[in-house]
Amino acid sequence: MYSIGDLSRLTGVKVPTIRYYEQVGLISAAQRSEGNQRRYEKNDLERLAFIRHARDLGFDVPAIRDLIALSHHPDAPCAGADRIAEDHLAAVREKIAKLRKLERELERIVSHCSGHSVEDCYVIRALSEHGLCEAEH
Amino acid sequence: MYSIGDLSRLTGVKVPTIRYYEQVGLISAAQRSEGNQRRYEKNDLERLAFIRHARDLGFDVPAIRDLIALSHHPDAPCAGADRIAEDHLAAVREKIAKLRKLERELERIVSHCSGHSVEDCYVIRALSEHGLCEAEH
DNA sequence: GCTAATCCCTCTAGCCACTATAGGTTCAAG
DNA sequence: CTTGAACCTATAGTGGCTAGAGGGATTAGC
Repeated sequence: MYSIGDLSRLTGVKVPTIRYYEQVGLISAAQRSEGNQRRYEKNDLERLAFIRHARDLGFDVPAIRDLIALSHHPDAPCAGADRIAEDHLAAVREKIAKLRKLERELERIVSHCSGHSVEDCYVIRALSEHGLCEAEH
Repeated sequence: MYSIGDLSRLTGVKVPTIRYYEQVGLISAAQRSEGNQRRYEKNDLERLAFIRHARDLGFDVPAIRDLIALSHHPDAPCAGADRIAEDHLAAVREKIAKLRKLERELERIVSHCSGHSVEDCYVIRALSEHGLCEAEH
């Protein structure tokens, strides 16, 4: 039997976050001690570690809910889980692409600034005059 | 004199967003018509375009406030604006680095999945057993 | 001058995944 | 038995908007 604090230390998930996961239904309501404190068992620990892991990989709460549901049906085809992971991967790649565009534009702006007064600062000018931009955004 | 809708069309910033910018102090409270509707002039238009542009580049509201303040002192040294842009560029690069790690890990998980039943699905297994991970996360 | 359509106003609540705070209760060690 | 840490619930806040309700203003056409 673990207290919520034990679970927190063992998984690296903060105590309020564990309660939050219970609230949004990622973990089921824990058993309680006589004094109404949460008491967990090993399978709760595993489930929380699973969630933590999925969150670290950037899956959102609905996706994790789906992954948990799938993991409870070991005989079901794997395509569902695969699909979720692939969709997420695609989203991550899109974010990277957008950030890279931003990076290039910012590099250009910063590198053009010759470092005198604000009057001819390229950073400020680039923001004021859209014509100085390389790409659409 | 522009109405808030005119300003919205001209800058591509949605009407509620313009009001939000006023609320958080990015633009000063506009003049009002007799019937209490906002009326803008050309310099308001320029300022909003500046803000839009900075948002597109991912600057957050406090950074934009600082950039606007700087842009009002044309004789001040440019270092402040430069600094803001460089800090932001660094933050963007960090985000990219994190997302790339994620991308690699997800690629590895997805590609290992041979596509049978959930029981031996690599996606689910990778989430359950941290030992299957390549990197720390 | 009237009417209808469109625009505009304020205020409040919702999004996501937490995090923080307040005010109170329980537990475990000494 | 006392103390202090850990626990409980409930509510509000984070950022940068967005959506909706319930009204008032403006404007184009007749």
